[in-house]
Amino acid sequence: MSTVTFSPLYRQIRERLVHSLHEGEWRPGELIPSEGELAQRYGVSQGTVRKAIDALAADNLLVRRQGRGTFVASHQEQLAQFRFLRLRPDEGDPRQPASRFIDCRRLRAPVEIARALQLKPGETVVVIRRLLEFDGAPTVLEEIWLPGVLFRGLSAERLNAYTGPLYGLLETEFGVRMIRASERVKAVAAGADEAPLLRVDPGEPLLLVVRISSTYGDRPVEVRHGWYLTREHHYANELN
Amino acid sequence: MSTVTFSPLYRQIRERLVHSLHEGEWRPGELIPSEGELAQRYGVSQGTVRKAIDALAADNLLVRRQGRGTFVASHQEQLAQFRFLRLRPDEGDPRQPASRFIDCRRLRAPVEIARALQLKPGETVVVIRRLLEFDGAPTVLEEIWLPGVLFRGLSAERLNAYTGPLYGLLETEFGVRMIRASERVKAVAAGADEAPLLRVDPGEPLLLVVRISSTYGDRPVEVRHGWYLTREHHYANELN
DNA sequence: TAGTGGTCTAGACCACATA
DNA sequence: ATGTGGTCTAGACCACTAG
Repeated sequence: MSTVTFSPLYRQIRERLVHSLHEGEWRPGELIPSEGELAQRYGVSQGTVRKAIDALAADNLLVRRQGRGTFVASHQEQLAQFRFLRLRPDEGDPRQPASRFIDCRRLRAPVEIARALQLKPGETVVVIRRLLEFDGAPTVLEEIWLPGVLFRGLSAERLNAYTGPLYGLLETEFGVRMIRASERVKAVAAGADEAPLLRVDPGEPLLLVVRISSTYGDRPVEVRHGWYLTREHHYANELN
Repeated sequence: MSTVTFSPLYRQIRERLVHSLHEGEWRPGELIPSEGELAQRYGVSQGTVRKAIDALAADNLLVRRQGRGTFVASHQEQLAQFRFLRLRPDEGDPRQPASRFIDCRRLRAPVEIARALQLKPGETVVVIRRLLEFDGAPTVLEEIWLPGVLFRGLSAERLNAYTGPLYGLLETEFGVRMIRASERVKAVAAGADEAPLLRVDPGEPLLLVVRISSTYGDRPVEVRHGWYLTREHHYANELN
């Protein structure tokens, strides 16, 4: 008759760990307690804690390092720099792009943005526009929409003062950590806005990448529109 | 001094299982022996077999079904139909595309194709061209390159006689199973070849998707060029 | 040398599917 | 009722890191 929702112990432990991460008990880059300690704390065996941590490591919430311990994943790490940016050069090794901020404004959310961010219509959002350049060549134009409430002090000065990945800044300065994203990719013709910034003629084919990023609990906290120039780059994807 | 390459037991078991899959001891869709039987056969504990199977299930080589057993993954399943085709409608639920074959020829591999398929220059390849249509609207044009040696009897008649996914045919009729692929996506303008087939004007922005698929042992066995019309569809991707 | 995660085992019991 | 995978435990030992 009724559907019993059976939840194994290790999943409950996983949820409690996610909760602690969400609360900030252990912050990005920090060491979490050893498996043995956590087992005691939750009153389960080490193997059960292990399985919970395995799941979180597979989801890139935690990082295991043999002999050292288990750490909270961070966008400041060099490793995960290219986890979200899938653009790669057609030839040669991936390079770190330079980020040039164009502007940063606060305004009332347009309807589609409000819907994607689960905000009430008219709530304040921050819009950042920036260019990513590879070897001085502008290659990606991005328009980044964030809920105003979560990023109060965010400004152009703040962005320019900061070196390193944007998600690192959002994580360190505002305590919002992106853990998942879904992207929709389309081919479009460069419009009057994009063309000059990317130094191409209007009509040039571009990838339009719409990303929605979420933090703990699948709460969407970023909408990003990216126009990718793919003359010498491509969007890389692995299918497993 | 010397770097010892330590390989845990469960990984060795995994390799032996992959070997059996490769050999065809268990074929796609079939049930493999129970964990207990395999443990006996390899002289290890059930837990070790379990960990090996877990890894293969994570890689989509095997499929676990509680209470029933563990099965060899197959491209004939309805489940994995959209595992490789990432195109989704902007609105509404994904639909099964209709496949219309344009032609199927055998010729000597062009250099880039030969390199990608690790063939000697001049070896025979099969080229299939087809259109995928959603609700009668041509949306994807594909050019599929396969090593001639592996697909001897493949012909236009054979393709037209078959209903179901192409990878299902290749798996069932030729014993070649695709297990992994990497894709490179670019934005391009429709050319004189593509435009009429997709019923768009030359210059229309299209996604160009270049896929290289591999079978067991990371042996590349397919190069596929796809031109995706993304006016009402998008290429979907999840970032974790 | 001590502490951490990584591997492996053996056994008990649970959830699920099928006959 | 039986057999399968799924969970959980307890304990031993190995590999890696750092002081």
